[in-house]
Amino acid sequence: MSDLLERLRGRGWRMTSQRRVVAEVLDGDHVHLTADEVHARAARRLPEISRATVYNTLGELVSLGEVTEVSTDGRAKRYDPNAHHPHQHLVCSSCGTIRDVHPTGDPLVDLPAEERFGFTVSDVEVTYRGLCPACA
Amino acid sequence: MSDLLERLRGRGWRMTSQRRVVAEVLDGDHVHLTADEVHARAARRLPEISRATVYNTLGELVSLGEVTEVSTDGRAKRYDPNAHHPHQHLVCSSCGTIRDVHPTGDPLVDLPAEERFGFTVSDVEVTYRGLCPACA
DNA sequence: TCTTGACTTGGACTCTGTCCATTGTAGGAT
DNA sequence: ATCCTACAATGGACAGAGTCCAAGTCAAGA
Ligand SMILES: [Mn+2]
Ligand SMILES: [Mn+2]
Ligand SMILES: [Zn+2]
Ligand SMILES: [Zn+2]
Repeated sequence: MSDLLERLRGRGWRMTSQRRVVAEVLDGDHVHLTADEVHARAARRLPEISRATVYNTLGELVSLGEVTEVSTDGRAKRYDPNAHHPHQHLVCSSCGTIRDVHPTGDPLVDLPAEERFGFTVSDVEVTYRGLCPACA
Repeated sequence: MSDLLERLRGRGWRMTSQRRVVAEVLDGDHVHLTADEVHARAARRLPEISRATVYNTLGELVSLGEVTEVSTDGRAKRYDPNAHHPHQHLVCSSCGTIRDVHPTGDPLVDLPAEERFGFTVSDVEVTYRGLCPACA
């Protein structure tokens, strides 16, 4: 994730302690934190960081394509730093755990032309649901 | 949709004017209304119906499997009366229009065992995104 | 070091949804 | 036809997630 900070500097971002700590929190595999979770972890390192700044920074990271928004339930959006490795999600219906998964094939080709209603289809999201080992 | 009312009566539902009008609003193809949209349309026929009743009724219809909840954006959930015909969704990224689509194949088989992390996978949702003809 | 526009802050506000005490009524019993 | 009551409807308070804004702060170039 350290090269994320490099890329952001290269894009003309003013580097602040708030942005740095948000970027640091968003590091690792299978990381899908809500904005409030990001805020809580960021606040452990930088106690006075505001919710507004966390929302602003996450929104900017999404616009830059560095982070992906994931809405697997109807609740808070989650922020996924694994944006440069296309993948799908497997969600436990009981505890909410989210894992990154890589299905075979391209789901786009499963949508025939006569089912496209003239749309220009550019993306597809797949969410698998089930029970994780701990909940089963 | 009229047999929906029959099925509900058969399940012991007390038939009220509020439930009737909510069921009537949820009729047709490619219908994906938010709770507030359902409330607005129901209120055209039954002006004093409350938001709480609409939420209660929609929740009951979902529990009974008569209606499906769809969250295509991070905003309000949408309620889909087409619950007895499994399908996926094609969403316009610009105007939010939603169409029902029927991809070929079973997306479940595209998730290999070694990508299941021991989960018991029971369901899969696919959301295609793109631009509708009007927005393109 | 100075300057300035970009960034941060906290709080008010909106939107979506839930909860609950009170009031109303569908539909079976008489 | 009327009564009874358990189930349903109501509206308002409340909660969670997110946006907006005016005022204050500061990163970084001159
Ligand atoms: Mn992910
Ligand atoms: Mn649908
Ligand atoms: Zn689980
Ligand atoms: Zn459109």
